[in-house]
Amino acid sequence: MSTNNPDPRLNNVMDLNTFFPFRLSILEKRVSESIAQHYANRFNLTRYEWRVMATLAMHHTMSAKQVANFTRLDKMQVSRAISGLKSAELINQNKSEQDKRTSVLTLTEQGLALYNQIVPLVMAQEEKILQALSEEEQQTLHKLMQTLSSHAESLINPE
Amino acid sequence: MSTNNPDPRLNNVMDLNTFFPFRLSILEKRVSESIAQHYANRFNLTRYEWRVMATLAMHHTMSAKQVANFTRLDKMQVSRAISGLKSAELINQNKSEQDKRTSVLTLTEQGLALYNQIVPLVMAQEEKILQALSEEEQQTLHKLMQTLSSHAESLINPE
DNA sequence: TTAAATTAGTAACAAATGTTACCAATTCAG
DNA sequence: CTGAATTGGTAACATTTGTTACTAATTTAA
Repeated sequence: MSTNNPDPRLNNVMDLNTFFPFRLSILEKRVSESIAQHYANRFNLTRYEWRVMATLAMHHTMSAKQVANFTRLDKMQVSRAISGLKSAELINQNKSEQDKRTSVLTLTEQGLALYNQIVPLVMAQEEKILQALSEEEQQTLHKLMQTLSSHAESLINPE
Repeated sequence: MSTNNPDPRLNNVMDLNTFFPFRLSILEKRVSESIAQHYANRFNLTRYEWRVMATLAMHHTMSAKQVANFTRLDKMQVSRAISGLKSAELINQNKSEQDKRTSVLTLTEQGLALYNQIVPLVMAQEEKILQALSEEEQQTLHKLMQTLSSHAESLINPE
């Protein structure tokens, strides 16, 4: 499936297959899909719920706002993830004493147990994916992505 | 915003920031957002509509099925993009003579004109993003992504 | 202080997306 | 041939996601 037979009325045709954003989006879709297999259907978690759990494990307690900043999700997405996780009794949400607008989120024992169950699965899958590359290539990729990511950030959000 | 203060009940905490799928998803979001700025609000196109247009420009005529295969969108997403593009009079849809189930899609003159207007904008933005990397680094990145992408594909869809 | 402005979070609505099931056309198997 | 199975495409419904606007709490500044 290549770029044969472009519209004859055109002189300059963009090749989607080599267009960086397109290739990136396909890669991202594949990777996230193959990771999500390990928690989505199996444990009935959405991507965002999983991210929130992983964030709380890393930080022990956090407000919804802090979770949003950390995960780069918008506050409504976080709010929904929280309500899903609460009704599955995977996290607790309490009001902060200091600032009663903000909440204090923590994993429940069940949440923690589930987290411990999922982590090795997704880490193994990550490794499986990255096995296509040598250690050195992985490092290189990491570095290139980092550079690109902060550059792209600054393009969107110039300060 | 680092991995300080993990949940004390845990001994092994996964660091989201270095988790490849997470980093990839953030990069993808930034890149696609910064590209979409150039057609989304400005010309009222969705991402999928834009992809369908770009695909038709590359291939002149195609059925919806072929578009779906090429763009990796599912057939309903394509069907909706088509109906959006038709009502904006950017593409034509006719029944195929050979197989009356399939449709023959082409860009209208207007669609073509819009395509010509958008292409330089998104190409320029792509370049702007990639400027963070040297030519050589871009090549490397391209190659690594390619390797990873086909490997990930084969993990999802083993044959 | 105290009233205007800002903030964290969510409810309620709007829009987009996924899913199921269907129709019409085509192909396949006997 | 002819009826069962498959295919391309979409309508109609269900679910998810984005958006707006609100509440309660806090901060700011006069």
